[in-house]
Amino acid sequence: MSKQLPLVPVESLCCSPLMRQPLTEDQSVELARVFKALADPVRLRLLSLIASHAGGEACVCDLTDAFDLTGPTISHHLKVLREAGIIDGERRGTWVYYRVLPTALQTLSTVLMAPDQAEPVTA
Amino acid sequence: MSKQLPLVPVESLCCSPLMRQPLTEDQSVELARVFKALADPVRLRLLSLIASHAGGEACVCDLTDAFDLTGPTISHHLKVLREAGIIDGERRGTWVYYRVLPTALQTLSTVLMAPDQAEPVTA
DNA sequence: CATCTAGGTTGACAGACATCTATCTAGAGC
DNA sequence: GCTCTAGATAGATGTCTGTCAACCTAGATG
Repeated sequence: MSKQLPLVPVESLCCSPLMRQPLTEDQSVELARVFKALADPVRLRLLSLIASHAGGEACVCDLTDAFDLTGPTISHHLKVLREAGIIDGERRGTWVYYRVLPTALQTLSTVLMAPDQAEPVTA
Repeated sequence: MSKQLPLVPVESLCCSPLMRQPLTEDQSVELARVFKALADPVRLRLLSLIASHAGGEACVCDLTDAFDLTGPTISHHLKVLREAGIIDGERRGTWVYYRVLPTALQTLSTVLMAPDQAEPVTA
């Protein structure tokens, strides 16, 4: 599994959070991609269920009952999160377990910080 | 001006960032609303132009030239950001100046932090 | 092998959304 | 008042997206 697009490069944004310097077109497209993955209530709830689950991961079978949606819809949402680099999945026999990949969320958290909060990363 | 929807309530999320505890349906809808406002490259670039502009605010006339889009499209995007509580506008004569309202972005930044980074707010 | 469960993919469809044209509103200057 | 510029709104249109039904794939079991 683990078929996902490249993660948001932290290095290209570390010293220029969006509040300090205008984003380039490429940066904005890349950031918007991840924000878009988070811009749905179901996906946010899936993400929070996965992240807060015991052991830091959750089987799809643990997730589906919390929603009044069909399996294909849950699968679709998980795929969106996966391709945005936010979660990763691992098959264990019949079951598939998902966990959160912290990098993309961390990047977003950093770019959203006020300029005096964001810590410049010294190379 | 200043016609916007209620801001994201920080208090309801401060001690339960999305990675610590499953979001409620209401919380997820509210968060998704703000993420959706940020889920567009043009809006992200507008936001970063405003935030990084001298004096922490920018006139619409300072923004439009950076895009190959018509005025109504820029107005529409600014309206989306405004209604999400991310920016606020002020008319000064013929001109309209926009600035960033930090609260919504700060909330997003906090909920996206890893559990050990998020500082619990003591009431 | 056949059968089962878990989970993913495909395609249709209704609703949401970015964009533009046309128009309107707000303010300034004469 | 009229005219101008700046910026917002309304409506049409093409594109995108959440959802489901139908179907497929991955593994386990007998």
